[in-house]
Amino acid sequence: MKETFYITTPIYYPSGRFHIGTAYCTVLTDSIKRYKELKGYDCFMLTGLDEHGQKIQTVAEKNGITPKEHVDNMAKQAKELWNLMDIKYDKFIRTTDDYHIEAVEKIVQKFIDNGDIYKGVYEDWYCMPCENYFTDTQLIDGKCPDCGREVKKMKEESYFFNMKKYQDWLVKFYEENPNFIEPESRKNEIFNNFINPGLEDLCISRSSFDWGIKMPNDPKHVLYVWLDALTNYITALGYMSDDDSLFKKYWPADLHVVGKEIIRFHGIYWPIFLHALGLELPKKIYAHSWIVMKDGKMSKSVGNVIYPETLIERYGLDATKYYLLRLMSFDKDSMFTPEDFVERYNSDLANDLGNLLNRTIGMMNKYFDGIIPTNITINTDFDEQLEVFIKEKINSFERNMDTYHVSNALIDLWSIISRTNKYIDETSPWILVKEDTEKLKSVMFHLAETLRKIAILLKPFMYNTSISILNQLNIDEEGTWESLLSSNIINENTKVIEKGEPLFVRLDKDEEIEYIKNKMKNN
RNA sequence: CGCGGGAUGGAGCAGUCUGGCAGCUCGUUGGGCUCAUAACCCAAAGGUCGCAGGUUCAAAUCCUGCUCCCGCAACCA
Repeated sequence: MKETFYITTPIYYPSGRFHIGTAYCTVLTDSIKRYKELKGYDCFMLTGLDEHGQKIQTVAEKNGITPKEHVDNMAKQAKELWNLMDIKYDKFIRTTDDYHIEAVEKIVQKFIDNGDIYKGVYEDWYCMPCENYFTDTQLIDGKCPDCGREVKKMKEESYFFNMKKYQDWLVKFYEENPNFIEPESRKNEIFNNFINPGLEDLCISRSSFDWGIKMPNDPKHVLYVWLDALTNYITALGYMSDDDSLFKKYWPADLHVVGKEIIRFHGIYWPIFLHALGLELPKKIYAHSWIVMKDGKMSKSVGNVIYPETLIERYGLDATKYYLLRLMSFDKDSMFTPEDFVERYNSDLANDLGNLLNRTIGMMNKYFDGIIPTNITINTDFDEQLEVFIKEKINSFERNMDTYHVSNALIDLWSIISRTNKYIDETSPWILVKEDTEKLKSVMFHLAETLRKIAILLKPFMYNTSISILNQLNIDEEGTWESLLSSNIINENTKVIEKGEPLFVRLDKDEEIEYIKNKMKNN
């Protein structure tokens, strides 16, 4: 039986249009899943929406529709976007789904039965226009940190989850699992700010709005965000339902990919909820950082927001995905600029990768009527060095992917592409054609073979490009990790396409930078 | 003294955990090649690795202090 790999995105909060950061998070998750599939795992990827809460209710009212109508629209938008981006999710959960609501009610009941939940009073500074509570420390000069207006001390009867009870257990858990959260800095952050000073109990209900799951036996309260949202990772698999076969098969999750802004909830409340339910904990939580702009955070008023559709429509899905995955560092915010996007497109995709395929196809046709030589009689030093280099880089690629350093893995992959371009220059096939046909055969075989490997390595990130490379070479390839390590996959008399089709057409730099900038301003 | 992070050639980054010649991409300059998408390959210029001290045979990396920038600060995801 295959080993399983369960990976999740956060459930996104659909209060507005999905931006490039959301797209990045989903693409990252999807790529890791596809990599694991390549390695032969039985994978399950979950994504979805967190559809309850006051903000949804407010936005819906503003648009003159019901909250349900609003989230239906947003769910449709999300699915369209993931479809456009060819995201291979296995399940799309909505927290308004019946099975989720039922399971959450049971979970809450279980907590109540366990004595984990009690009724208390939530009191803090409240900003009326923002409809939001703030703590003392959040206030700026005693005013609302969001809008700068006056805040009032407000009280609300609420239910609380007894986090304090689990403090010691949580600390011990982290001692035993120091790599539970990555990057480490994020763990330090929640320890220093929340765990070490002592956990406070979590307010889990509100009575000031009603768009949410009702508290059992006290329906004027609705569950507030986290208990509803975090549990999606298990309710999606059928936990607490009649059919929990998926849950039995895939839980515990191997990886929760989340944004750094919600690591606190995944690093503290989620483990405690699971522990309180007597369930196993996920293996790892990876908190990715943010895409930022030259002038700081993305913001509509500054006019620096970029949406994934803008890039995909004009430059294609694979280019967009490559850019995002290559751009983002493992643990730091990374900066999006139109200049960087266009330069990377031209140099990495058009010049290095696209041109490598194109020149190979060209030579194959010119020198061997398009037939990839397979009866190789010699292996030169150049051939040998290339092989060794590629083997090393594949190892490094694997190490990076296994630790979810996707950007670094792409750097490894591109170093193979560069090295192969260099290999063409050092072997000079245009001279060999006049002097040494046997060596030429070896070179052309190595080029086809290397491109085959490149195509397999690209598959998790740039599926269409991967397929296009194999199609143009006319190589029949199932694209598994095993075939990557083999070197006798190419059949005799394989004939490549007669006229290569550019994978990526070079962009006019100034024109495209201008185009992207305009799109950003006019969003 | 709230917390975490960052500061590395013109730009963007890796390297810091585990000390050992400062590396990558882009850009610039010069050269090569002609299979290819005016692409590719080679070479050069360019950095006292934020500042000041300390440990060490040896510090971008470890320790101390400081400066500037970013983010977080428990109920807005």
